[in-house]
Amino acid sequence: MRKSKRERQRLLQETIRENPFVTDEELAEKFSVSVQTIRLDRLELSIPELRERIKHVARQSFADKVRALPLEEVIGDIIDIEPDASAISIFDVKEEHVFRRTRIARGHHLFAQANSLAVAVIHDELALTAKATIRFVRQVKAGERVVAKAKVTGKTKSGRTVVDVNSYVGQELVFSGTFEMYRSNMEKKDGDSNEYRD
Amino acid sequence: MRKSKRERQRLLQETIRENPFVTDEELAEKFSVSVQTIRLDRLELSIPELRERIKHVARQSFADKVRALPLEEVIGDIIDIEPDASAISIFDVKEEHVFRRTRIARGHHLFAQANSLAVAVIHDELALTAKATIRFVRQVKAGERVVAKAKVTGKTKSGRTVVDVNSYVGQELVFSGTFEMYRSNMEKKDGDSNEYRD
DNA sequence: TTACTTTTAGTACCTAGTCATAAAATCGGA
DNA sequence: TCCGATTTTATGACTAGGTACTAAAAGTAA
Repeated sequence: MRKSKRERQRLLQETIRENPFVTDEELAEKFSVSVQTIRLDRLELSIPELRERIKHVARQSFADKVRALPLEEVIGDIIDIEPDASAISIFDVKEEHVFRRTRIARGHHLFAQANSLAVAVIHDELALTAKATIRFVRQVKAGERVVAKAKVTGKTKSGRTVVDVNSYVGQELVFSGTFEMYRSNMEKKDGDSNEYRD
Repeated sequence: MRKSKRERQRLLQETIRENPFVTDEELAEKFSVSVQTIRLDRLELSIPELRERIKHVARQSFADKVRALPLEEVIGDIIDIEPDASAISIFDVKEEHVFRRTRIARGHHLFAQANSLAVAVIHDELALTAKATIRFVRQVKAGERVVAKAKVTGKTKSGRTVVDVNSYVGQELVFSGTFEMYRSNMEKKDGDSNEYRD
């Protein structure tokens, strides 16, 4: 059955959002209307043509790619970094990061921000978290901006680097953690458990 | 001065690699040759036309984005649960969960699996992680299946529930953590057959 | 000059559209 | 059921950024 205009336009938006590479012709076939109708729909919904959509997606990703490679894998945006000393990142808590019912941020996102910052601050080819002690000091809600501050504080006797990370919303401490990081270029060679290299 | 054919084609490749959004016309102007010459060059160098280049960039980034979205939600599948006692979940480590270079799983995914299992095992309206001590025992690689086992081990004097989570690949322990969970209804033991907190 | 490479020009055709106009089909209400 | 409005479809002219092909002009080396 052919849907109503409203319903078709709703589905059209959804379809294009899911697959921006779809042509008007394909959409026309999908909704059993003429190509002209699809074009009228796009006009009414202010959806740009295929090529413009593709260009937009490409431009975005190209801009992203220009960002430094190691920083790309960090959760949150690094705004300051002094290798092997300190680093700061910000992470905006959005709806997708919180429990639906309570709107409180899920712990692993705060952990991910802190952990990836601890990885980033270490100026080495390979950095992995060996151990961590973390404390969720207060709940973070959607809409809040979390500023994580990492500081390299020392080394364990086994040669691991210790990084302290404190995360704040405004002046308020919301998360704190101590990370023991394993790194590849340790001056002291220790018979650590099975490390994996490729 | 107009460069030799060889030199022009070398620069052409470089230019397009740096900016795939450049048209033949712009290139012709840049190298002071005709558009036809540029097209001949692309033909000889097997460089696709502008639209194909853009499409390629867009397709790549789109695939990445589709993979990145569920990354935020996937924290393992619960395969067994005994409320307020124990729970088991599995998590398949895929390419999107690992560091590209080393193919070692990023710590926050293992944490997320364990943490969300600790949340799930607590049979209450609200469960939040207050504190956690975790240990990454051995590195997990892409393709491996991580089985997390949570066990409620007791309570702190402040009334928090303590959950121990151990994660395995096969028989081998890869992650272990102790989670101190805050919960809303601490004394109440209602038979509320609630939904899973996502 | 001849022979060859390189460059330029021009044509027809393509896709996936744009914009504008007009006709046909469908729908809701009295 | 007819009327007017909305919605859909058709048509034509035009666009960018090409492909594919043919042909001629310009440059170069012997």
